[in-house]
Amino acid sequence: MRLQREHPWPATEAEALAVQAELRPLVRAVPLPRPPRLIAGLDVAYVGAHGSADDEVAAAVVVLDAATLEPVERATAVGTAGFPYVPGLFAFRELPVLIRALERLTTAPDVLLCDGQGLAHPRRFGLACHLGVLTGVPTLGVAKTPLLGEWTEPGPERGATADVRDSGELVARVLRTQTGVKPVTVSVGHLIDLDGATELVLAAAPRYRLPETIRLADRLCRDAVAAVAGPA
DNA sequence: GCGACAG
DNA sequence: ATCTTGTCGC
Repeated sequence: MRLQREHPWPATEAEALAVQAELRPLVRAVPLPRPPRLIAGLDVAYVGAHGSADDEVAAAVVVLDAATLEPVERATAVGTAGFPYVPGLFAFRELPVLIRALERLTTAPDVLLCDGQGLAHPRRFGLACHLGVLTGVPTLGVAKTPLLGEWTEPGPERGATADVRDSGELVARVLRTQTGVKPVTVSVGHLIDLDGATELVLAAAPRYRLPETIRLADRLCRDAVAAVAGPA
């Protein structure tokens, strides 16, 4: 798949903030146009985890049949982060290599499940929003740990949720995907609404805490890192 | 000012 | 994110 929008890549934090401010107004939290048939999970693994701009990274995308959760296509890409780890500017680190992996896909996923936040972000423009705007494809964020907001503990059962608010604004939902596990944080990326995003994540996580999309993408990019680091 | 801070 | 052994539980 190809990008809908060109993107000059920032070299400094100030430039990155300007990019976010420019693209932020384009985000649309609206219901999915139709039930998704293909869903994709994306993830990035690091070779040495330093948090610096020259970290080597590997990205993976796995496309699944939404009904069976069976993988139908996968793609990877390796490269350099190109930006230091700064909470709130996380996307500038992972998006370049993720986009290169997406460009190697021959199928067109209906939704992209991102590892991280969407609107649950200090400037309401997390990685999932950013990728949605650049691709024009519906996106949502699934985060293992929250970045901000207040909420009450959801019930103990699978499917229990609680709204996450930041300064009174509804920015995400915590969702318990399995009975007895720590909830994940789900937020809108682009072209989907919070109800739809929550429903989709729950359906994609029938057995484990994280959706199958993320689990498979995680494994794939770790394998890619291993292949780069030590084929021995 | 201090601490916290997606991956 | 990544560095890492054993251990509790289904």
